[in-house]
Amino acid sequence: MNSNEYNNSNAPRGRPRTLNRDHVLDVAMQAYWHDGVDNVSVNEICKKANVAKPGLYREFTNEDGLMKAALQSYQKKILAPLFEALKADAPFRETLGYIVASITMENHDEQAPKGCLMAKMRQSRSYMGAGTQAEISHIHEQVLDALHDWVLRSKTKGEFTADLPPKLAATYVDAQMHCAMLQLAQGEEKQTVKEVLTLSFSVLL
Amino acid sequence: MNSNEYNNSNAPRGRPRTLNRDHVLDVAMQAYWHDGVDNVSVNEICKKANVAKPGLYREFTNEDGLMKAALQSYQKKILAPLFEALKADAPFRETLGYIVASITMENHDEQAPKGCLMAKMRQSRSYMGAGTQAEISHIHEQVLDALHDWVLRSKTKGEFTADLPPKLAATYVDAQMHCAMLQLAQGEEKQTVKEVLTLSFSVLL
DNA sequence: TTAATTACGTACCAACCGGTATATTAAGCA
DNA sequence: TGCTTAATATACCGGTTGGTACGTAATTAA
Repeated sequence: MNSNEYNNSNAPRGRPRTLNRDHVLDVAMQAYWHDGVDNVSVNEICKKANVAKPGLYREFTNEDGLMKAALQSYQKKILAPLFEALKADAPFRETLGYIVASITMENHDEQAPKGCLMAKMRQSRSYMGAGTQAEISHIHEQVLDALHDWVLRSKTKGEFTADLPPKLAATYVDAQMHCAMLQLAQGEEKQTVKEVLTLSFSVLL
Repeated sequence: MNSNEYNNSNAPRGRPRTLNRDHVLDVAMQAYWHDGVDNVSVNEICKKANVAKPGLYREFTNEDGLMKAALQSYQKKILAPLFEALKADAPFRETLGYIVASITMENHDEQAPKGCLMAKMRQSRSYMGAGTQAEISHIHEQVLDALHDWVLRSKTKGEFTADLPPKLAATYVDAQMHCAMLQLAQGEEKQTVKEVLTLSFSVLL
């Protein structure tokens, strides 16, 4: 029996939907990431995703909803490895090295957009919708918390020896990562960004 | 004799202009600085400066010309003290302290926009007109050159002792300044920015 | 078969964008 | 007093924006 040919009572009533939410989110995320949030319109996303505008608005309510969903999608698909690395109990220097490497994209595919969508959105968050702003703040707090935990654990393990308040250390690493990703987005050379980032991290060692 | 009541041969022929170029530039610079370049339209600048659109276009050719001129105005009025400080032969640590203080606006008036127009423009330069892009690159090069010279002079004076290539040191300071100004523009606390910036500069001492 | 329900896409909306055609106004020159 | 020159402001241009009204298509339930 083909499960598509009959319905077990909980089938939806009206016309079945054809809009592929994940596809739209993927297109939106890539567009925002590659072209910059300010330079992508809902119209363009509709064209690229090959969906009609009212369908997109039915799914995401408005532009703010679409942006927020795209950012959440970015966190799940792109930012996840960073959180994993911070949670893993690798040696402090090793994790620090992983951060530098992953930001300067030594292991990323070359066709991925430069920089980081989250960093770009953070930079212009005050001009975005309320939902997107809240999501940006939420993710940022998660990053800061993860960094803080990581520093604390490294300190108890005796791997973090610098005489710094853990909160400042977390803020510092966050700022340097953010800075590096913006430099990359801006077109700076990977090698230069790596040197600057490594130098800035040297105060932690 | 009132010099406004007659003309000494080199007087202009047609209707005398009433458009105040400096006033328009001042309004444009403040608007771009305060609201972000992407969030200010030519129409808005016209309203704020109380000039008609064709007059503005006659003076600045197009939006790109206005932006470029506003950025040049910013350099003259706001960025000049930084260049002066780098040219002056104050002790290295003193100049470094001045940079931190001026970025975190310890001596600026509180009503000035947060962050730095040049930093904001640099961050989104790829989406601006050709003239503005060129001007951004030009000013950026001037900053890097001034930093490079400063580092070289400090090294010969024996005040800069860190084992770093001067070019990397200049790039590093530029990156950290840029980063700090973006953080401020983004709404970060002055105190936090100052701590991060001071920490990042500690590798130079 | 018919009614109810739901998603679909065309075609539209007002507002705003960067930019300009044009008639008018204000000056010097003869 | 015209005539020329040039700066002015109104009113408009085509295009794009975020967002939607509405007629139609596709499904389930009766």
